[in-house]
Amino acid sequence: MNDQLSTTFAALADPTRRAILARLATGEASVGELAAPFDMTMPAITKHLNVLERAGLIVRGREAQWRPCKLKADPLKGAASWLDDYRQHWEQ
Amino acid sequence: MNDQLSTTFAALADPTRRAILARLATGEASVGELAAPFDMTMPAITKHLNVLERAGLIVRGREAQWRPCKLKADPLKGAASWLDDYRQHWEQ
DNA sequence: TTTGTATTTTACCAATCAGTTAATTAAACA
DNA sequence: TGTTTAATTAACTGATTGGTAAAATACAAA
Repeated sequence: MNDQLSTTFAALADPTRRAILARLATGEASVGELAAPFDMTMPAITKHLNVLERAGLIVRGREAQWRPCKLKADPLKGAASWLDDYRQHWEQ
Repeated sequence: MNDQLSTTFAALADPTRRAILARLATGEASVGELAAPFDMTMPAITKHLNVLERAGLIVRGREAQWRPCKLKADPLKGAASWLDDYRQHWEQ
């Protein structure tokens, strides 16, 4: 499992990571802001962000002691287009 | 990770399983036929089929000593619609 | 220069994953 | 009845995952 599509789908296969992406769709956020809604320690969030970063779904900047995260939706394009090949099958 | 969307994405996060789905998109196939293209033992394929079945992406029948597999694309609908919410983001 | 705030790194853990070989089940056939 | 073919189950392995607590790093501010 080292191909782009597998990495993308694997990154999306976790509700915490999908929630993080949903939050980032509304704009940049710091790690602390991203962590706030979850009953989870900061290191756990950092790990999720690492997964998203490796999948190319976010980029991390630096601003003083904050590391603002930004959505990079490009890899989702490949996932959506793979799924699209099956559209006829779920539309009967 | 017990929600439908996570289970669906996790099932898709493996190239062997995606290839199996692609093959099934062309019609039913037995486990042996599905296994043929891969350098992998039958039990490994059975396990992949179990993952796909638990995700609701295939159904298994019975015909003599064969267990024909059939694509059930419905869960892909949810995945596609989740991704659709991000379309604007990858289209700049 | 100390203190506080934000985040990551390290080291650990239990659970799951993707694969194997060997044994088992199920049905067809001679 | 056996024997063959198709597939699954069982038991095992090494790697990865998702979480933790505690220590380390990086910068700001007093």
